[in-house]
Amino acid sequence: MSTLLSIGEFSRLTHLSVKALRHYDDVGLLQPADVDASSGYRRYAAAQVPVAHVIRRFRDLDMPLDRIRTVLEAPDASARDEAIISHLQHMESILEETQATVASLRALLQGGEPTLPVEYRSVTGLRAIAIRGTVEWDDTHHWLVGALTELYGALADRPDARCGPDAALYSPEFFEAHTGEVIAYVPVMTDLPVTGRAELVDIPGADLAVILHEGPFDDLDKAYGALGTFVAERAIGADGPIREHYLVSVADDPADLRTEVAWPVSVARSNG
Amino acid sequence: MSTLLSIGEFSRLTHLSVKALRHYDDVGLLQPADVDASSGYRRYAAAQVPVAHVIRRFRDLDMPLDRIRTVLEAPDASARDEAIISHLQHMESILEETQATVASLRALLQGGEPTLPVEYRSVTGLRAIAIRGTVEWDDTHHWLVGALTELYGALADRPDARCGPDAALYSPEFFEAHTGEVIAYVPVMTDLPVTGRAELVDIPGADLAVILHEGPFDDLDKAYGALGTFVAERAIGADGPIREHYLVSVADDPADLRTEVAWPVSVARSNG
DNA sequence: TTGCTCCTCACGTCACGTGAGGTGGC
DNA sequence: TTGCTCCTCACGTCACGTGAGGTGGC
Repeated sequence: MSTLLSIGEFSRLTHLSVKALRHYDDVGLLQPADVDASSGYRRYAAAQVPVAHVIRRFRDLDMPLDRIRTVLEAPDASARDEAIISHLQHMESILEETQATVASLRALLQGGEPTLPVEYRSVTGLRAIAIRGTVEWDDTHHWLVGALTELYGALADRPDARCGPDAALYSPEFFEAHTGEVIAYVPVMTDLPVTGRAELVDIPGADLAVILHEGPFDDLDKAYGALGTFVAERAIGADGPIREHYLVSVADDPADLRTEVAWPVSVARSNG
Repeated sequence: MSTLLSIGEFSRLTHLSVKALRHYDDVGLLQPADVDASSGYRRYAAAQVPVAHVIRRFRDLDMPLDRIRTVLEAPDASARDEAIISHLQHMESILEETQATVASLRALLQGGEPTLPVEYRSVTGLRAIAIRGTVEWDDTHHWLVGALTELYGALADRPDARCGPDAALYSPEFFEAHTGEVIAYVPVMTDLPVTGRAELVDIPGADLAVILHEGPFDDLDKAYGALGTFVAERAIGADGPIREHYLVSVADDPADLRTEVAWPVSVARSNG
């Protein structure tokens, strides 16, 4: 003999709007305990109030409805907790990024940031162990950490094989469509046995214009702006992917990162 | 003789997608320095790169495009700074709310929270100074602080006139549509001169079921759930707005708040 | 000349909000 | 019986993303 509540009453008890409640019914996130067959009136059980409260908090945290449903449908408490903890960690990283963005914005608006120096560099072809993939913009850091970690596995037996810093190639589509091919690689002196996603590749030689960026990746656009403007003003741009060299591991504290951005250019050899 | 960049180049220098850049052109947020009359090709000036970087950061902070345009079009630096600072303060309050929500979610999921006691109370009609308005859900706290502050002004000359805590009435539509009538009021012993939005009103007497909520307003839904369930189970609900009594000023630290939620009920007088 | 870049519609996405127009319950 | 609550479409919003189908520049 559970107490049934109209949608309006349930709205007042849960602080969810009537429109939101109907939407949650439509998508199967929170279905009323009973629906009158003839009138279509929704009737909610008083016992559904706590679930609604949880949904409201997840929405306040911007969790998508699909993921909330997954969390609520988790078969056991541990699976549910895992999903929740994973989202909370996500939120915490968002908070950190927000604070970094605010600081970066202030710096930009105050102006007076020195222009970073650009260096020309000719690099020869390289042999490397690599993982390639089609990567979504917002997922890049996560993907990169995963790919490089997997490559470290192939290097575990041969620590001396490495002959350069972690690096990656980024296709034009990656920047222009915010999804595109990325190749994470570690240069090696000699071929190694590889498993999983790893493969052996040749990284072609190139003439590059290079700039060094220190700090978090969110600010990398500053380096790209300075470097790309430099290249465009001199009309020396050449085809080919943009390279990034991670002089400090991408898994380190963002504030400590040191990243080279390398832009393919065509320059007379005599200038190099 | 400024350097002009194609939309693809500009995308790589700014880390904004081509689709986003076209959208910003369409809505007039960031228009290319030049558009080819015959082909429609967009050409961006290298000097537009810093503006694009600023836009990207504001978008990372979820600032709406309209507001970004307002900020960028601000006639003088001080107006611009004011708009920026106001948004940064908004962001900071969002951060605080997020952390509070995470804590509240954890508490909800761990369960075991004691049910708050419900008290019956019969109140007589009151005279009050009040401000009424149609309020949007997300704007409620801001509106309430503003309205009560304005009412304090009318009380400034007659500090003894007050005869009860700050309070407000909330219409059903306010909960169900997340926008609706709210009346903020302060009970007074005698009529006072009022100006601006303030007016003198009669708050009718009523039989109420009352619950005390301690802590931030984001958690008020817990009190509403407990109180509304109590009322529904006994089928004693009556028409009329829901009242909140602010025993601690709404402008205080959220953690210190003490708020009574009062639900209109119909009970035999003999039960009171 | 090829193909790569760029173009403009038109429609989709997500989580609802906004009416319109109509029926049911106390 | 009134009017208040609830119902279901259908479409709008915001900031783009996703193709389709087609043209222009090196």
